[in-house]
Amino acid sequence: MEERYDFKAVEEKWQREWERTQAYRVHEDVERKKFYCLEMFPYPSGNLHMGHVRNYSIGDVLARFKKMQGYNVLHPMGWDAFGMPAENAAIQRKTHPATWTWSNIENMRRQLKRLGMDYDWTREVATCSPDYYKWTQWLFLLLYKRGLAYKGEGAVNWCPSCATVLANEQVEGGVCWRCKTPVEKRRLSQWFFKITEYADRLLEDLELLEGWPERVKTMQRNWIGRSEGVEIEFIAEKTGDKIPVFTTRQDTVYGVTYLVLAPEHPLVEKLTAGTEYEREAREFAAKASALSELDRTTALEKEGMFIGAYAINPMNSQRVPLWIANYVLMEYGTGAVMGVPAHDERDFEFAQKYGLEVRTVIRRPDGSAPADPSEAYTSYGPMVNSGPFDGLAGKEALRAVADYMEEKGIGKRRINYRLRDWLISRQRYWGAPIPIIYCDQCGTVPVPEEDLPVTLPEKVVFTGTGPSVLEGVEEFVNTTCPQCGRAARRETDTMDTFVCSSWYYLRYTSPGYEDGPLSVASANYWMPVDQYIGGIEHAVLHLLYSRFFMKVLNDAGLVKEREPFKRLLTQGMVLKDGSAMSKSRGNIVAPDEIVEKYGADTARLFILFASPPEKDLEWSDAGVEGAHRFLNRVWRLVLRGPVGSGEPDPEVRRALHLAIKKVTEDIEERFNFNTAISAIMELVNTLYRAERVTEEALETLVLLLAPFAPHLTEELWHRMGKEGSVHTQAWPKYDPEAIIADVVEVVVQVNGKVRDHIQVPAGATRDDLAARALASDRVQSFIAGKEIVKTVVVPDKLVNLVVK
RNA sequence: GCCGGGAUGGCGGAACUGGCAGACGCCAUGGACUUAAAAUCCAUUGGGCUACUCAGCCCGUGCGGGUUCGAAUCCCGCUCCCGGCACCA
Repeated sequence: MEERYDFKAVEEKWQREWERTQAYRVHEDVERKKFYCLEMFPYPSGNLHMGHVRNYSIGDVLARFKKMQGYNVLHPMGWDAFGMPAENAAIQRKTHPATWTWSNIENMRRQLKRLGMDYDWTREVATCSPDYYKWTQWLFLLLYKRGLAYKGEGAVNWCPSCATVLANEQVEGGVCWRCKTPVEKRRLSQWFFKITEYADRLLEDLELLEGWPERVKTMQRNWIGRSEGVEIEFIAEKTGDKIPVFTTRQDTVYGVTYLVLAPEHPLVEKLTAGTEYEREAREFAAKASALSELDRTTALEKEGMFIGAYAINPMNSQRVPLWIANYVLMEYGTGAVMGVPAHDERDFEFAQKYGLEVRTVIRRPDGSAPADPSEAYTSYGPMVNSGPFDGLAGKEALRAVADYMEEKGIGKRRINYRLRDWLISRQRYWGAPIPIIYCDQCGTVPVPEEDLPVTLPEKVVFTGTGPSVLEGVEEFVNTTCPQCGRAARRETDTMDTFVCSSWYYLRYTSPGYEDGPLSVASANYWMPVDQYIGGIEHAVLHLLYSRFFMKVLNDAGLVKEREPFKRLLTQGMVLKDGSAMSKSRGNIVAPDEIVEKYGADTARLFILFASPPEKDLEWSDAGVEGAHRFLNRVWRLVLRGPVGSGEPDPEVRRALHLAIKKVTEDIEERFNFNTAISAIMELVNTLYRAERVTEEALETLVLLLAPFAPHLTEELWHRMGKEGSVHTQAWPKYDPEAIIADVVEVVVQVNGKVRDHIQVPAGATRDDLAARALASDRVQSFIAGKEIVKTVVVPDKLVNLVVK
């Protein structure tokens, strides 16, 4: 009686064994080439979902593959454990965020172990553990010391549902990235990280990231939004105030017919003071700033008003009216723009609505320069009506005007970024406390390093209403000033969880290190992450913040690398019936259930086989069955043992070595696990059909499959009587001799249409091939009575006869 | 609106440098084994037409053109879908 593959017993057995032998522990070894394989660590929501399984299966295959190739592979796992849901759970279930989080971690760790991931669990980190957030706080202080952390007041994004502020990156289309609630604007004093100081480097170093998807780099480029231009100083007519205006189109400066200030622009108040416009302007500003971010993105109607004042264009001394309008943002550039309706769509729309003059100063390609155009012409062209600059065009015009302005002291070249500083304060309990103390005498005082961590008080009450929970905890708030010793108050805001996740990949390199956030030697050995794998949703958020942190730490001499992630793989979503799996849709397939029913190897194999990693994957129960069937097929094939005797069949040997080549290249160069698996399937089909199957063939099959199905292959390896773990064996190498075929099939075409297939010795000459093609009866029937005008020969592949 | 990515059988997908379109898997159908079923194994499986002995021809990779001996692949022009950004001056 043939023994069936008992996946349950086998998987449990080997998981126990790997744990017992500490099979996946990694140690630094400068003698060996390292490979750092990392998947984005999860938020411990309580249960793994299929997206996690996909993410971690991809990483696991790579890690195991690289290990077999002889690399010293760091493959760690941990928890992005601070965040809102824990507080919501605390309110709803009357539990403590820590209790909830730690029990979730425990469950998810169990689930990961059950999937057979080869993590070195001794390196596990959880960002909510004081051992970890002590160093998050330490890094905050590092940024503070380096002038990169500051408290500033400004209009900030407020999510009323999360009851906290958000960074710009965390507002998506006007709504909170997490809960989708429309975000409001509030003026608050908050902590920021000066990421803008690194804008140029974050942009430039994207060039170093050859292993990143172009799409992600484009998104980061757009987000940083560098634009080159000139800041021109207009002068307020009556008061003489300077009104700097940023433009990228200084070649249109002679076309300025008005100036627009942001409604909140500080000059508005001054210029309208005591005039008939004062009250209306104030009301207009109040209305504009009350707009939520969502309204801002949808309210397209441009509105504005004249504020009764004029400014002088420094280029031509022209007097232009001053307006305020809702489409000018105080946060970008100088909060004031020049109105050039002839050459800017927004200005044109605005000018049409309010009857402002449209003055053409750039000639169109057709040569026309209509006095009253019907639409804005926004491309480049020769300047007209522009005094000494007439005739200059494009880059040359931009340069000449900028030079002139700088020379005359009218304006200066400037580079503007769309990127804003990173707002990191959160009015939440479950986060890393910002290590700052406010003293009436000494002002803002950083907590001394030796006092870290500033730990979260455990005794807290979650009501679900009111301000930050920490504000109400007297024992936490009340402290003494580290400088003067007098009574002082602690900062009660905690840090954005993205701060915690901006450096975790470094902590893994020396997780128990007590003298700093990282051991410099360890970080320098392991960094950068050679392969990072995660969802595209972090294209800007986490991936930009982490790059920023890496650069700060590089400046501080803590790491020698400038970029944290050398290669990035963004995996697609796991869909069910065409849409993302979600609780509300009720189309969730739980990993635990699949593992229970088919085993971890099946789950992993299916998810890798169903689609290339970057594309979305449609879940299919039938597909899972197929993967399961295949594993059983391998089981039976290998246990059957070698077949026949004598010399190995060269065709089988060829198939074997072709499979090694294909699987190796697909994993290593293309991450096409689906085609790698299909190559293994083809090999299995070949071996089933073959009359002679060698021990070598079966052994190689098991090795090739090992990264994908770690439990099954480990069991087979031992049943074959082999020593040691299959996962510590050397990855098979193909023999280039073995894959050379003696005879190849060559396609014969007549006028590009396939008419015959001929068997010819490999390496036949062009003339020989052409002759053999002509010798074919079938081919003859197609060329009979016609003239051969051309013969195209692709050696070992194809002959094409062109006839007339 | 701008920037990216995509469209290939009933389905997921493959085709790496322009060279046999549809590998591999799923589904389906037929056969073998079995008292029967499951499991397993073998075979067929893009569409159409002519043959049904053995095959042969035509069409076919979102649409319309082009380059080429030859195009899923390159170029030009469109349609639709997905993602990102969106008054950024």
